[in-house]
Amino acid sequence: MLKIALVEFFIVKYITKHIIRNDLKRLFTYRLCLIGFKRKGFDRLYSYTLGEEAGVSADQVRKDFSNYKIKGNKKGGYKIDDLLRSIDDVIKHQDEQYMILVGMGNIGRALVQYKTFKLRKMIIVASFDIDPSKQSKRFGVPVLPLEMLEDIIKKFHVHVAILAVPAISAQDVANRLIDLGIKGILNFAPVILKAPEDVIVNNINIGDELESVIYYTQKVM
Amino acid sequence: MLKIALVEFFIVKYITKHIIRNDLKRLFTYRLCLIGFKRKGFDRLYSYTLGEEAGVSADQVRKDFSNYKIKGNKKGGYKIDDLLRSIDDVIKHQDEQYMILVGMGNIGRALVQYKTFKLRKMIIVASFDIDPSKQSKRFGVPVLPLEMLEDIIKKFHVHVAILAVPAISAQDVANRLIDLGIKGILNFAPVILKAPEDVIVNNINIGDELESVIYYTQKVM
DNA sequence: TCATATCTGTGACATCATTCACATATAAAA
DNA sequence: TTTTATATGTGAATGATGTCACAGATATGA
Repeated sequence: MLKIALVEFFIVKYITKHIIRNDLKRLFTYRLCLIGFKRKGFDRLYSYTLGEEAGVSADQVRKDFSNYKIKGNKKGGYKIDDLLRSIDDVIKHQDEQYMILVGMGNIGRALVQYKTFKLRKMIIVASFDIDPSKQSKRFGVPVLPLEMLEDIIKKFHVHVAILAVPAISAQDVANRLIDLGIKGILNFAPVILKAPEDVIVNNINIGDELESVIYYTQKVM
Repeated sequence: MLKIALVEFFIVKYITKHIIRNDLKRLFTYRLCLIGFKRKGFDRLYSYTLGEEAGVSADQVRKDFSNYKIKGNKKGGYKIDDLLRSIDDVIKHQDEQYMILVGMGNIGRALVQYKTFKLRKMIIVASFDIDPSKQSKRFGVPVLPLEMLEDIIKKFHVHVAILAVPAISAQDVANRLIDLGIKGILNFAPVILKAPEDVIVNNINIGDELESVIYYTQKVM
């Protein structure tokens, strides 16, 4: 007798949509490029310069800015500082962002020490792991038991969590985080998390990303 | 006197296109879900079951399969084993994949020990770092100086590299890898790498992904 | 064995994203 | 100051991606 997976067999808590828009992602890319140009000592650039650097067409750059009501100077290009300010405005970039991290495996430990987070003032206020042996160690931030999630989330008014737990426990931990008021999850566990409408989940599946690369290299050869 | 960034100022080596197709990524997602279902003891499922789990519509699932000429059974749904075999066939999934990793910082060290890679038989044959103090240590794989890149790439016929070096040196290292015959790069450095047409670059910008999440949480509230 | 309910497979349609093309503004040069 | 070359800004056209709807196949149950 075959065992058929019917959707009815599961308690479907939530629906998740793929929500991170490409045009928004491009805004972050532009931002990155602009910071690079600024570091090289430039004050201004043109849409085609930025497009070249960001790997998109000049039309795309201008269209994106048009959609987000970001203005440049006719003929004069864009002032980098103005542009950065406009983008920061659109993406509501704030100076300091507090978050928590759950799961101190390989990925988790790397992320709590990740310098780019520090540079961009993304501050992990605490990390969590069920393994008591990890709790004794310190990795720049305290490693706490999951029982303390509520305390920390409430104390620091955290709305964003990074999830780096094994696949098997990811949905359970996510549910717990959502119950405690977390509204955004960056998920590194190789599962598609389910979450309610008002919670954004961004799934990063490193294994899949690598396999995509492998796929294309095989295609070329 | 303003300094304007003109595209002519740079030696534009290559053009990179954003190439990883969404429908292919979904194939990987389906694969992941199917393995999950199988582990739970199921033999068969329907397009809407898989869609629900993968976070897409049933139509989308069927359309994807249709596009890749993957067949199911009218009314009877899909046999999980058949489906997995078909998908593996499309993505040219091979049992063992050899690759190298450059940059043994936080992310690099995490990735050489990343269990999902091991599970999926993605094997990092060697890692590289300019820092001699890291070369003395062992993290499951040998840490070698960059001078040995050519030896290893030739010896193991490696075509895929994971790049986890600082942003500032990412393009230089990438150029070097490409010169040595690397055809696919999974890049964790927060820059948009330029590469020739026949080299696939998959950029994972963890900072941007996190900032996207933050953006949406602020929008909701 | 036959009837039927229901799930697949895929064109037709709709929506979303990107490119094109040109009117408009203006920085820079004369 | 005037001219001109050139970059922006944005509707319109094109192309890609996802949804709908239904014909056709068949597993299931009577």
